[in-house]
Amino acid sequence: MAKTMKNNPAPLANVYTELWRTWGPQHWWPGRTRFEVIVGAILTQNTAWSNVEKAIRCLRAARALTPRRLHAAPVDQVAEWIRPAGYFNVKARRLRAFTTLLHTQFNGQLTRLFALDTPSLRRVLLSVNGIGPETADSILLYAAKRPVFVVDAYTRRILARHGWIAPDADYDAIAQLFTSRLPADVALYNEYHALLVQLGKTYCRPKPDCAHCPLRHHTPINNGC
DNA sequence: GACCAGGCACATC
DNA sequence: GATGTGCATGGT
Repeated sequence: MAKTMKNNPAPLANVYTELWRTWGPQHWWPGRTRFEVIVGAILTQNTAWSNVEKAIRCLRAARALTPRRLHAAPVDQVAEWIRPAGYFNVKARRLRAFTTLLHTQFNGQLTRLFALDTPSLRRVLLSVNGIGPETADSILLYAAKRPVFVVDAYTRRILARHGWIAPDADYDAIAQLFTSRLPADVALYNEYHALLVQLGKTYCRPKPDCAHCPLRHHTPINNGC
């Protein structure tokens, strides 16, 4: 708590309304299947989504976008398929780590993995090498449809610049900021996170464009944002 | 040519 | 526990 809230309680419901008024629905997560959402969540780590799309198209062209087929492919081959997404050797191993978990503990079936309750599912996901808090929560929210809030670099940057959190605030504390003030609603968390990314991409890059930010009249602002 | 992107693990201190 | 570093492509 002490490390998250610096100033006022963030009017998070009002912020959401403002973002929704500005951009409307974001239609996240852009994936055809639950497995594709999971693959995208790993591939988008520190990577622009446009590059991830190319990698996913390659996987689809190779007919490798199923747990069984991705697991059966040599890791080096997977790395070649996902090359456009960057960090391809690392991410190929991470995809393999996930499909290995799925096959060794859940008979290769997402349905069995997703039968776990949310805390257990999050623990299992976090036990996979290469799946950290944001990737796990993206999978929970966008693939498993659980009401968990995804905290990414944009979320942290936006909140820090508005003085609602310290720049080094703890991941889970930031997530709790949202979940404690908003109803546990999958559709709401889905749109909110996507809208924060849209806000971040448009106005809250490392070099911000605060003059046109939709929140400029709306919230306390720090650090020149 | 520099900067940035929907992170994470690991080494080092 | 905190901080630094490697991983890599592609758009602006």
